[in-house]
Amino acid sequence: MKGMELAENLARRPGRPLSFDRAAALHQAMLLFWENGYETTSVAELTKAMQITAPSLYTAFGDKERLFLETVEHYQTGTTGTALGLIRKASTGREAASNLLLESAVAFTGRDTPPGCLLASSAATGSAAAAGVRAALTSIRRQIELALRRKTACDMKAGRLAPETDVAALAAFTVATIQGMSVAARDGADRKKLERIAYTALAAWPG
Amino acid sequence: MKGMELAENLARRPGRPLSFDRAAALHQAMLLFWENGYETTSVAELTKAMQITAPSLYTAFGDKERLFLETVEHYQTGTTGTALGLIRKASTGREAASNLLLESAVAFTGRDTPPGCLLASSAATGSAAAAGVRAALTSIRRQIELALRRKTACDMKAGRLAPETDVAALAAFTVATIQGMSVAARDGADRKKLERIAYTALAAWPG
DNA sequence: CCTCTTTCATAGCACTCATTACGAAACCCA
DNA sequence: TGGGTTTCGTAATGAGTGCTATGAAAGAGG
Repeated sequence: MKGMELAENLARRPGRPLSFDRAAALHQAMLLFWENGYETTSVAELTKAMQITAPSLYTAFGDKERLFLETVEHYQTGTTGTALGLIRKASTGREAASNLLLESAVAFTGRDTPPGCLLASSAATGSAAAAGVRAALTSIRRQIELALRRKTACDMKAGRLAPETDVAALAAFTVATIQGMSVAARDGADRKKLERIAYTALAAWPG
Repeated sequence: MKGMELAENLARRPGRPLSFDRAAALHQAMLLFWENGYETTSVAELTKAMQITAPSLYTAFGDKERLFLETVEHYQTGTTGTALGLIRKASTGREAASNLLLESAVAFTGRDTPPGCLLASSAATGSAAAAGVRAALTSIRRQIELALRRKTACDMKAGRLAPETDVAALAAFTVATIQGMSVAARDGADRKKLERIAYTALAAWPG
């Protein structure tokens, strides 16, 4: 929600209004970061894809880092719904994992988007200058893992899961497999292959 | 083996010999690529870590791309032994997967190396200029997956595995989980956590 | 209309990028 | 001790990096 502050402040204020569709430009930026990664996407490439000039980018989005972080938010509120939402909606940890895995298989092989997961691939490594961006992505991954672990821990407390079950490992394993599915997608795996990976992973879940 | 050609040609030829330890410099380059990624590691950083000047780097290793590809070879012939070797040594697909998963947990949390897997993280995304490097890494991942699939297919032919088993999915799943373990390691997971992920993944294997 | 505020496009900032001339220095072989 | 060959350190190349100063233009309110 933080990135929206800039967008809100930009709307309805005196002076010349933005001459371009801010949301559309943000979407184009997301696609480019998704495809090429954070540090390895230049501002010149961004302005070309967004069809705006560099000063416009800076007045509308702050700088490259803030633009990226806002694309991450845009990504998380995308069509498939947020990962946390999928977990919340599920009634059991296993169902949450199933939703996450199968939705990932779909999202990572979208027709109108690059392959894989923006959160997984756009800043896997990088220079010290991009440490903040990497930390932000790590934080998101941790949130998802934590939510899944809590959901699964509820199952154990409710007696739906054997007490010796390693719920933390199940959550970490599921998130890890999803990250790996992103790599597979970037390596050319199609939706069917990702779904078979997802179903295989689900076999590790008790119940 | 291809990168060795340059190294072989460099040895025992007329003129002034190299004044530095080529293998040691290569190792330092590997550590830096491992930590920061291919495109996001500059030649200046490389020369500093390798303790050589830029012209020395270029005469000894060709250019940045060939240096990286040679570090990848060096990585694959590292202390843990190659992934393909682990698969070959195993007597069943499940044992191969177990070896891969558990060795990865160790290798991704080494004391003297950056976290995660060089093959997984150093070029997850990037500009078009680095497409060749990404393709090389993709090829390696495919080789490992293929070897694991073949090993597992043998189990099925030998009757050790139910005929309806999806061996391709098992192999793809296992490689994907390993890639995800690399992400987890970079997110700060310790060896114990990776091992618990590995054991959980193993539960998806029949037998 | 005028004023105020903001965005616009042009152009350029200082800096870093990968890569390489250049001449001096070091080694092998004769 | 020479010639031949190569690497050495210094310094620089052109291109690209993220980012911004500048003045003109566009809107809103009076």
